[in-house]
Amino acid sequence: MTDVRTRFAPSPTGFLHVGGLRTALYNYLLAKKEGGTFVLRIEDTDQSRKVEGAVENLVDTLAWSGVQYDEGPGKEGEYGPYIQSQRITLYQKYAHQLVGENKAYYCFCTAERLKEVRERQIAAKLPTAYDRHCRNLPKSEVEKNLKRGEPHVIRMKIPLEGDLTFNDLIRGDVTISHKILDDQVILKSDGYPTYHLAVVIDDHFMKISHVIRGEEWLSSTPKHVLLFGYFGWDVPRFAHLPLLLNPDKSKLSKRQGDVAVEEYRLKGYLKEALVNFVALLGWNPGDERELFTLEELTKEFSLDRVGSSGAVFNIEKLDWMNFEHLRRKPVEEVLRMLKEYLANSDFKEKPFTDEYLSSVIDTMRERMNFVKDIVEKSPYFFSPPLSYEPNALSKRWKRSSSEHLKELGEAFSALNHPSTEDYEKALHAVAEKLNIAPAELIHPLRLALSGVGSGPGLYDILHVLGKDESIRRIQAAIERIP
RNA sequence: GGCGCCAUCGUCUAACGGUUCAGGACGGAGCCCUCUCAAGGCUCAAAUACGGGUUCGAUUCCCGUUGGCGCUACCA
Repeated sequence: MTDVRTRFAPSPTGFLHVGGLRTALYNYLLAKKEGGTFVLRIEDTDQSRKVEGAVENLVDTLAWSGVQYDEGPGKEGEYGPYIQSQRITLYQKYAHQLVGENKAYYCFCTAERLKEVRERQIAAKLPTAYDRHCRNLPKSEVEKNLKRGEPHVIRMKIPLEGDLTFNDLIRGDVTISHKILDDQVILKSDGYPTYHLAVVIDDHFMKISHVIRGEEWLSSTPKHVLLFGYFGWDVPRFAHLPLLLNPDKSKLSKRQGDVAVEEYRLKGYLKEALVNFVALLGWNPGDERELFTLEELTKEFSLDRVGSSGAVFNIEKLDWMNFEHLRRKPVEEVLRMLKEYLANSDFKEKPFTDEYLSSVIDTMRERMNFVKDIVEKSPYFFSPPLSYEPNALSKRWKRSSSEHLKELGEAFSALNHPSTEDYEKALHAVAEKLNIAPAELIHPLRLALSGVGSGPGLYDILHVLGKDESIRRIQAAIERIP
């Protein structure tokens, strides 16, 4: 078998779509699994849709995700350039070659005429397609129009009879009748190719072995197969991926939530979680494992375990995966992310030691879905409470609490470098002395320390905060709470 | 409208004709643990779209219906 070469070929619309990430991932996974090459190619043949900085953004976001390409913009290989707008003459040459071989033809129809034809077809309830007006134009007329500089496109000739079958690795054989195929424009009047021409030429010259792309391309694949045949080139293998859907099952769109990978990145999702999540949208390992690293995916991936029906992008499961990946991260890495978050927060002026922050991370491990939760769910680790949650106060703070806490504070003062166990022992001793249940101390103390009624274990909070700070907060609470 | 693709719990999915009263996960409900909140453990509710075939036997194969989606541009 020849070398596996796959490609991700997005058009630079300004951001990387999560569906695009999955397509890129599957291409990457197959290439890596087979020891092949993964290519990034930019399909920017539509001049009207140019977006400034879109390529850089795409490359950046892809790099963030960890789905690294071997050849592409900035990583020139043997088969570049990898940006289609830099390959225009290639496409033009082959489009004209096809005209010379009578497999394509010049078309001088105006946009107005095309529109008219279409409207007439719609009115007559006929399928809309080009009426092939220019397909058999006399040579003399073509020459005359060309000489006059009439605007024109090049259309491919579709056989008038018969049908075409191609194999899709995910869907099996797909057959379509030539009759319903349009004489597709392959070279536009501005000299740029359409997708259909460019994709065939590039996949051929870049020696792509597997075309893995979204299902929206399934219908136009017969045209591509025809073109490969016209050029006398081998047809690559195709695998058309099921679409990613909105909760209402329509094609995943911006209207119903975030579709840009960048948005998820900004919201604090881990690349590990996002990659793991999209990998499982349409693929599964065949057993009950769900949590994978990119390396593990590379080992396990196989196209024949890719399903064929669309998958709803379910944020709740993504959140769970983020939690799972986050809790598996080494403290040092979470620490790095936490510091980055703090640097942009209200606490940026406060000097926290790595040791302190690491202990906060340890106590918050099971309680955070995102790194930002460490701060948002437990701000009391970063500054003393300024107020006390009213509900918890009325439920947990008794008339005698001030007196009890005073006693506790004194007991804590006597402690020397206390461990979590030391705090626990001291608290139980005080409870016994006062002849009350430990809970009578625990809840008010939690309020005094954190200002809220829920959070990590009390002794952990004490230990993280340290003796001095804990005592300060106890005193502050006694003064402030009646 | 035409053509194509798809169809298992709310969602992601497993079951490659028969160890299946259809398994797992997310989410939901409940219980346990417990100083609270989580985490964890246990339990529960929840699906083969419908109708025909083929077969000793269909979630699985075939046909039809229905539904969803995609394509139907000088956009990709």
